[in-house]
Amino acid sequence: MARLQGIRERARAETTAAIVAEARRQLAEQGAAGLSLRAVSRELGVVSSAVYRYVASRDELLTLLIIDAYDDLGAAAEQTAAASAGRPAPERWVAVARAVRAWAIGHRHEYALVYGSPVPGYEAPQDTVAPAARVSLALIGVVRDAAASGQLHAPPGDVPVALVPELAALAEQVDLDVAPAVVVRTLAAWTQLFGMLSFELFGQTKGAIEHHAELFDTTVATMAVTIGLRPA
Amino acid sequence: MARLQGIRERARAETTAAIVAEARRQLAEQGAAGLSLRAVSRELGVVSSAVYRYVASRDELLTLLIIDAYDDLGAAAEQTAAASAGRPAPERWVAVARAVRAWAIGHRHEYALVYGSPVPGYEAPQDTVAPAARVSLALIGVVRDAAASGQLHAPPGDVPVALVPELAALAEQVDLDVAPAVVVRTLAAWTQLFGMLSFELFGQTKGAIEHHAELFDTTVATMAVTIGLRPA
DNA sequence: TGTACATCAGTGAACGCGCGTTCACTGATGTAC
DNA sequence: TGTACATCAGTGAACGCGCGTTCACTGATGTAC
Repeated sequence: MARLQGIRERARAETTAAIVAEARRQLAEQGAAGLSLRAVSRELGVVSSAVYRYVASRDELLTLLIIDAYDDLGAAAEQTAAASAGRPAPERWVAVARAVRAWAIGHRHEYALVYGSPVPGYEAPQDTVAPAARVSLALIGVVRDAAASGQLHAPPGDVPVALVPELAALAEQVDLDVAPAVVVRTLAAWTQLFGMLSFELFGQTKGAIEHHAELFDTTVATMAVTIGLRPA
Repeated sequence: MARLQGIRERARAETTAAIVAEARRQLAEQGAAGLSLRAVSRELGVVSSAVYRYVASRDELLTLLIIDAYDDLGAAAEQTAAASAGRPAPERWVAVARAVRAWAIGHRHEYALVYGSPVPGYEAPQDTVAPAARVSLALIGVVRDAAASGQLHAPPGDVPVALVPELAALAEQVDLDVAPAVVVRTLAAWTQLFGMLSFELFGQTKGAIEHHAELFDTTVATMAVTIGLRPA
């Protein structure tokens, strides 16, 4: 009964996992555009229509991959943040940023899938929102901890009044109790981080920059200063 | 003779232009993935093979569009830089950044084409390099002018030694005679700018940020300060 | 415990779609004498 | 200036490809009595 049902359910879960795993492999190899249900089924040694027992459509499979990617990246960032707890704030910021970069470089196509141009005709469902937020929350956590331990020194900021309510709402939403100027700078650092990675990974710096790692480190350290992170 | 040859040549140029124009229209509507030679020929009221008289392949058409996009954006940035010549450096920086944003918003798919995830299987040829550099050079020009007019105050910077030669080479390449720390920060501002735009245009800030324009302006102004731009 | 029945994973064929690219051709347009 | 020839734009048919998705089916596996 429960056990036997369990068997079927487990088989089902395993097959679904195999499908997603194969899809991820193809994504990693050829990018999102090259991902097809037929190719997945082919590789799994199964007729193409069989896949539809497990996945409603190509878009649903894409969604699963997107969630996977966000979760994977989010976990990496969270781990680094946790592992560096207690260390000086700027150091932690750099560490988490590095973890993000390491993940991005190791998962170029996954990175492109979630941070590149949107897949045409695909609308990301709500299920992706929470996983997507994980990296950002890990970064924000570093700022929050810094504020709590006196390692945050708000810069002399003049934020336009029009922005203040929105920034306050945003800060509250992520449980961050800092000056609006710090919120702006954290946002700036956030976009900065991913801007660098996109340029590096999408080839925009080709021919111009060689030592990406070093440049990344310095830039990210500068951003920490700009946010106002300073060791106690 | 020359005139008559000219007639044929002109017809040729016009048809080619019509093809590119129609391709651009389709790009703007559905993005790069939705661009097909067949659709272009259909819209032009011509049999699909006819297009091959003017364009060698789909990839070549893509290249033309990429060059067009870079040139269009580059021209917008250059114009703004030129129009603001003589004004205070931070103001100019913001003005050019705004021009870039305005272009990006008005040309979302073109933006995605050149700054989004690379088109799989497509390798950008050398012809795109120079047009691609135009925006960057316009931004750098503002920094150069600032340096020349005493509006650049290099921040107390500690750039890793390993980076110095590369930064020096890079600066020389774009005829920028400033401290390594300024180069780093200019690069940072550059990636920052496009990072913000990508996040805004690719929907990464959906639900989190409403007042994009205001946030953009403040952030970009902050970046100007970080670079070291200050009115004389 | 053994059997009749229900569930469900996987099959195979098909529909309808659109794409990039090639090739031999026709007929108009420009060219050279 | 008028005519024979060359150039070249556009045609139409075809090749070969792969895709997403549907549907009626078979046969194995689990389930309830």
